[in-house]
This record gives sequence, structure tokens and C-alpha cells, in this order.
Amino acid sequence: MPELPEVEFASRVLRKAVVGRTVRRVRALHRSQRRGLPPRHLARLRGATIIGVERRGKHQLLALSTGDTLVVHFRMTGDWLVDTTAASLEPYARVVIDLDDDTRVSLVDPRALSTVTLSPSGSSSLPPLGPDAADPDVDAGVFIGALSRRRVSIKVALLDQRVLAGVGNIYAAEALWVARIDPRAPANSITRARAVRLLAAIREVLDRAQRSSGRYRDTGEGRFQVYDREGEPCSRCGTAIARIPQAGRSTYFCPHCQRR
DNA sequence: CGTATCCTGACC
DNA sequence: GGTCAGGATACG
Repeated sequence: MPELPEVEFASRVLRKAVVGRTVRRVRALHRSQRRGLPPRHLARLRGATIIGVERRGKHQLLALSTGDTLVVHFRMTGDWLVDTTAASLEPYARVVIDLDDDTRVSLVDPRALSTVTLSPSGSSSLPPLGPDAADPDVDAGVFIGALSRRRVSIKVALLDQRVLAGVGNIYAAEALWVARIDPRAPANSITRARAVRLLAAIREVLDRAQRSSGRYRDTGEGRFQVYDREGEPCSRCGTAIARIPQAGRSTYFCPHCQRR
């Protein structure tokens, strides 16, 4: 699941490939992508020059010379593939953009849950997002305030993009482990001191992921401490990592050293 | 607040 | 051949 570091990595790859280029041809190859990108929007896209690529939370924003913005979200399994217009289409290519220098960028997404939408000039169609989790200047007071207004568990609150934009299931669990906080603790019960520690832990896990090229590691030292490690020993205390469902998704944590 | 929905590969 | 996963949204 691409979270902030993976989306940041992908948007850098994309930026290098597309900024300054003009869209020659664009196709939506899957029903679910055609819903978000109907023919009239594909037509608007054609001939536009891409002037910049920005990231906000897990969204990628492609600024176009027309004033429109192409908004991309990878959801579960999306990623960019950059090749040339001469290449054969990838099996899971959902949106394919051919550029004037024969570069082709394809949104590859086996599950087809990615969203690509054209936001007309002036009307930003982003959902409400909190401060970007990668921003080192996030105000601890704002973060504490957001938590204090939520009665859901701290883990569920961290997944709410209005609290911090860019945190997902993996890094929420990892950050709670680093901060030694029980994921079941009510968000509004988190003390100021622990919230400050949690914010630092979020930055730490995101920075570390970013430094490993925005790619997940599945072996060796860089492996996750709790995510997808049910039954394995906690590296701090040896207790078996537990898995519980929260808001319909899996939370992994150490039931011994993560406290309420 | 919980639950269904979108999708399809992976797994039983 | 059925179930599950999961980010975000919609709905009860």
C-alpha cells in the first residue's frame, strides 16, 4: 500500500518524466478509470502541457498549462511505469499518457482502485486534508487539538487524513510502536507529552522509509517492527506481536510494551 | 459509530 | 469457488 514516502518517490519519478512535456494522447483503459476520467475530460487533457507535479498527502497533483489539475491517488496497488510510446501496454495499465517526446507514463494498478480525476481550473477537488505528515513544521498544538476532538482509537484517528495527510495503515502501526502507545487508546485520552512523542515517531518512520527510496523492504534490518509480523517476537521485549481488527483493517502491535 | 462498496490477486 | 484484504467514501 503506497503511503506518503512511496507516493513521494513515485511523484519524483513522474516529475522527471513529464514536466515540460505536452500530452499527445491519453487513454483510460478500465471501467473504473473511465468513471473518473470521462471522454470530455480526456479531451481537455489532450494538448495540455504539464507544468509541475506536487504531492499532498497521498495525492499527486499534475498542474497543466490549461489551468486544470490532474489529481491522482494510488489507493492500494497503483504505481507509475515510465517507458516509451513504442512499448507494448502493461497488462494492468489503467491510464496511459503519451507525451510529445515519445515518453509514456502508465498508471499500473492490478486492483484498479486508483483514482485519476481532472479538476477544472479554479476548483480544487481535493478532499479535506490535515497538515502533510512529512512537513517538519507541523504544529504539535494543532495535532493535539485534532486528537482531542476524536473519540475513535488513536490508530483509527491516525488513518483519518484530516488529522495528518499521508499516514496509512503500515506507518500508523509502526509509529505507535516507536512511541510505545496502545493502538486501542482513545485518541482524546492521549496526553500532550505522548502526542508530541507520537508526532516525532511518525516523522521518524516516514523519514526512514523515504531514505530507503520510498520502497518497502521485505528482508533484513529495515523490515517493519510490527506490521505483518503477527506472532513474531517484539524486538524490544520479545512478546509476540498481536493483530487485531480496527475499523475494518488489521492493526499490529506489541501488547506488552505499547501502553494506554 | 459501524458497515458496504469499489476491484482483483492471493489464498484456501 | 469462496473469502479476504484494504484507502477512501457513502450510507444507516
